[in-house]
Amino acid sequence: MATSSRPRSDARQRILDAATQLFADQGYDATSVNAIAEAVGIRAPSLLYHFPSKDQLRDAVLEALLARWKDRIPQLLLAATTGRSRFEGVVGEVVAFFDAEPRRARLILRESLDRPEAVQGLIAEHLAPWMSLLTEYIELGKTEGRIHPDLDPAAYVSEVILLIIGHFALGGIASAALSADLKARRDAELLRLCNAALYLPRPEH
Amino acid sequence: MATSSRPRSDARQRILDAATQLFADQGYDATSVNAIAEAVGIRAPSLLYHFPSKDQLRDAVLEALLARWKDRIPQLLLAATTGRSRFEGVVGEVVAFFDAEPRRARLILRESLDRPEAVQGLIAEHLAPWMSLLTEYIELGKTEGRIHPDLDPAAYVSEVILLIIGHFALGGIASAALSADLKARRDAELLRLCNAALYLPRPEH
DNA sequence: AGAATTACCTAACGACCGCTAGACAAACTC
DNA sequence: GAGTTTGTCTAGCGGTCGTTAGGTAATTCT
Repeated sequence: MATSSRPRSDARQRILDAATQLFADQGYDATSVNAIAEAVGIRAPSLLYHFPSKDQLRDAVLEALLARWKDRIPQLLLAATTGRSRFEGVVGEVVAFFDAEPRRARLILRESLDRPEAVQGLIAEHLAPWMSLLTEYIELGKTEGRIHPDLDPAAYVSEVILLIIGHFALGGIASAALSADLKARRDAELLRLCNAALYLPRPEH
Repeated sequence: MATSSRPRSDARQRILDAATQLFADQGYDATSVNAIAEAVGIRAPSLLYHFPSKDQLRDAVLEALLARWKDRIPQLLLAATTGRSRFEGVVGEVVAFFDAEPRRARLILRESLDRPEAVQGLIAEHLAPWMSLLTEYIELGKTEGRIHPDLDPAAYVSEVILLIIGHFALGGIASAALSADLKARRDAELLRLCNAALYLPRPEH
């Protein structure tokens, strides 16, 4: 039969994917283990063979989502040469990450509301290191006069991340208020806003 | 004994208050009717005497939260004389609204994730009118050269609202990344960011 | 004073929840 | 080829959920 013959448990990954989708769309409490199992094509007890409990599945989903950045960002920071391209590279990558799959933004938002401590812990583990790299670069830019002198780097970074996540998580709602070209206009304004609040106007060029 | 003797159903309001708190803190699905009733000091079936179902209680909670703005904002726009104070008055009021009770921001965020259509509808009903007033003022400021020429007013307003809600809903998480003075620094940076992205640098003064 | 209304109660129903126990088949190991 | 491991299944347990039915005081209306 079409049962266990996959390359060493791809079931686990399929469960993670389905759970990510459902948790993001409906929330943890509104999603039953049964619903996730059904999406994968198995029964609920079979799912619980791969993950000992619904709560630990939740942990695994969140962990898997944030773990991507642990490697990606440092790699991105090293690749960029100039400070400006360094910062814009990271912002672009973050934007692309959520733009490609807005459910990621919704999941993070939901988890941040449901269990702030857990999210906080994972942020400290995965994201804090390169966030301080970013603030250091911003601090440097301030001394060079390229950046608004009264800007608070750490606070700015956290606000921008918050804005990006909200932008993609709730894009549908905000777009409804606009008349046309909804998404493109909002995307452009997001980037413009972040840049205008960061850099001083170019002297000329 | 101390049963029905209140000034014509203050129970309804107490239920709304308790539900607002619990929905904001734990989410709709994680909050049982029983828990809300307990917070009010009655039994679950008694609660359902005032609201025909848990779902309609949810509607009432969201409606009550957004309805405040229907009257408040126009009044605010009329009170302010200059364009700049008009805009800053509204932003200040929105900030104060969520700062006074961050649960409001969390509730709106949760509802926006759970049922975007419902939120969208209420925004269209309660907020859209004065949001277009704001964009008109911004458009005017652009022709006068006070505002970034490449700014998209409607998109800017929606991004700023998103940012403010996220700021207060998830303030605790973001603050943990900062070292000290957490809240004050983030609050200041929020306002600076919004202003710097809106107004062109003052010519001098 | 009697009737109607309001606001609460207890009891309980059916549905669903997360999870466990235990059986069974396919696949690997030796 | 026997034994072990892996991954699935069915059956079911204890608990909670939202909601209904029906009863009962206190208040208000006539």
